[in-house]
Amino acid sequence: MDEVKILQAIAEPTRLAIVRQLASSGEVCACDFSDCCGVSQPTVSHHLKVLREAGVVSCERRGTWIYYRLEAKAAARISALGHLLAAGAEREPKRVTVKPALARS
Amino acid sequence: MDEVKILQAIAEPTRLAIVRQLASSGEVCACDFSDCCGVSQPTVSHHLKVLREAGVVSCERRGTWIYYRLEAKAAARISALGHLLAAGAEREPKRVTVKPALARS
DNA sequence: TGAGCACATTGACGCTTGTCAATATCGAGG
DNA sequence: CCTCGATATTGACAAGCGTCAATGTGCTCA
Repeated sequence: MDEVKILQAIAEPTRLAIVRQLASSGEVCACDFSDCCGVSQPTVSHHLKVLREAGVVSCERRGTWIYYRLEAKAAARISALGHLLAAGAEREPKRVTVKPALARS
Repeated sequence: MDEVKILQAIAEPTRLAIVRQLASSGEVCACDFSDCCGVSQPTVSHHLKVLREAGVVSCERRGTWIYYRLEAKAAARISALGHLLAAGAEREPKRVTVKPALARS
């Protein structure tokens, strides 16, 4: 829900790797993350929990395995923020702020 | 430069507020952040440093004041990541991973 | 040169975070 | 029921982070 929470969730090397793999595969079994990330199984599980609670990923149990995928809503949030920043970076400065203020004294 | 560094820089309430204000104003004097963020001046200065070192913002001195603006390159990175995630979230699962593996034994 | 403002740096504090070993839970299959 | 493999949880630890008071630096103007 919170935008900062989503960003915090993504702003970590292991978790970003997880999210990237999800983006490219669409769906990934939890057991396949341990290999790609170079951390222990409990650590992967911990990171997946953080991503889940931030609403970045969702999971579905199929037998013994649990499959993760990206949550569209969170992806849309990041995308929107990206647009906002990119637009703001190109903007011609308002230049209102040449400090005409202080004019009081 | 580093993508994670950029995300880490943005993934904090005060710094996200700073970045948002920059996106909407195009250019902001450092002294105008203390008001909007509800933290002390040294704290604002610290956050601006983090954003600077992550390449998210750049600054230019004009007399006594220092003006900050968004760095287009970092904004483009976030935007691209947003696209990537949004595309990955819509993707139809590859379903390659129905665990045909393990087929070894 | 000296006063005053804008901004940065330092040092210290409590809190959060990433990590792993150990252990628990949960489904499937015998 | 019992065992086994896949995930999750717990507990503990070091390291990093956000915050502020105090102090330093750099600029302007008189």
